[in-house]
Amino acid sequence: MKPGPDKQFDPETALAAAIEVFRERGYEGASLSRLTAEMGIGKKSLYDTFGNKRELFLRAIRHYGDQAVLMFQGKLAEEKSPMKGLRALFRTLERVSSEPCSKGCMIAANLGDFDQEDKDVAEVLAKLLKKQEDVLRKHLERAKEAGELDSRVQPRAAARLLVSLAQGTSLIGRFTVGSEPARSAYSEALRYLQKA
Amino acid sequence: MKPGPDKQFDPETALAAAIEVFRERGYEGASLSRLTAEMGIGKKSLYDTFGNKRELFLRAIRHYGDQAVLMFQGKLAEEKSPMKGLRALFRTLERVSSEPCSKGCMIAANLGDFDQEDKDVAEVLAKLLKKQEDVLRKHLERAKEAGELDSRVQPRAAARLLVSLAQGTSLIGRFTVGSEPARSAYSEALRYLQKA
DNA sequence: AAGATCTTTGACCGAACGGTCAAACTTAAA
DNA sequence: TTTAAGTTTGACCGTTCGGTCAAAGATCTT
Repeated sequence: MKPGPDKQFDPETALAAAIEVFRERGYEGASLSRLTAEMGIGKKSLYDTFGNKRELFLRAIRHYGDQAVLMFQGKLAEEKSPMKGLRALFRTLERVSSEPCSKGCMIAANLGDFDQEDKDVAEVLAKLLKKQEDVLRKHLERAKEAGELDSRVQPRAAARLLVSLAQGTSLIGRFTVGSEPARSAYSEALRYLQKA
Repeated sequence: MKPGPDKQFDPETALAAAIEVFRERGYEGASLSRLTAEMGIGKKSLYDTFGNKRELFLRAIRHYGDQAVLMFQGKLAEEKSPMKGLRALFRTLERVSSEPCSKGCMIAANLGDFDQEDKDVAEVLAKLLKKQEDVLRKHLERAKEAGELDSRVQPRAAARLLVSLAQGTSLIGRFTVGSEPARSAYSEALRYLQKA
């Protein structure tokens, strides 16, 4: 019914490699030759499997974004106390933003290469950022109900602030040496959210 | 002593046009043909005046960054009260991040296209971000002395948070429609800084 | 008007880009 | 073992990239 050999590579693994390239160099800086080299496949395989560079990017960022949201939820729920969950998430974000020679978040690294005119990409990016915002907002609402949050904090606004903060630290981390800048920004954020 | 015609274009004007292109498309997306078209000059003029694409970019981002720091200082000092100055700055940042089809901050738009390995660019970007941080930190210290700041706020950490926030909102603004997201993030930031 | 000096134009360069395709290869069914 | 379906390889496509240069044009001095 279906003769012929199987693929010699694992599409998931190849996609993961592509994500790394897009994260490090951004969409425009990720050339096909670099992509194929890092993914360990030929051009034809790439085009047969993923369509073209743009579609590969869309698959990559969707995959990465979904993973990121899952990571958010996982870290936030890691501990019983909502504020401890937030601390856990911040610690992770801090690490992503300041690992030695870290390239940070793949979303952040690619925001500068697109705009609204690129409807497909714009829609995906907007949806991913919105999802992160929603996850954070809901968590902050829970924290508020649990009485752990400073009562003046507005969950929706704070969630938006945090999403922007995460994108910002991730990009700035590319050019700072130590982990201090990211750490202090997140510790200040945590302090401000906490009940007095 | 020096015969021959003067330049037919104003280098400052041309540089301003280049800044717009880099801001909209990022370094990799800003092709020479687009640059020369927007700057209204030929390739030879560009290379005679600015060296090459990379040097043009360095001039552009230095110019833009210095302007940005001056704008920070101007807005912050616009009003007597430190907190009102901060509100004025936030209003401007909010506008930059959310004007219809705004391309946001030129620094933000280009962070994803570089990393530490690009020593020249990395140094310039790091210095510019540091300057913004310092301006904000000093202002927050003044606000604290004036008794307008929540006493728990740590000026250095808060300044770092704000710089990251500004970069983040500027990039996210490329993909959000209204001005609400940026507005609420900044209003939350302002509220958190204010004395209870 | 002539000549010197500068600028601009536009053709041109090799390299790299994203993308295609025929041919060789690998496998499974018959 | 043949054959049909699928995969991989690598050469190749036209375009655009960043960058150069000779020739033409413009302006000032003499």
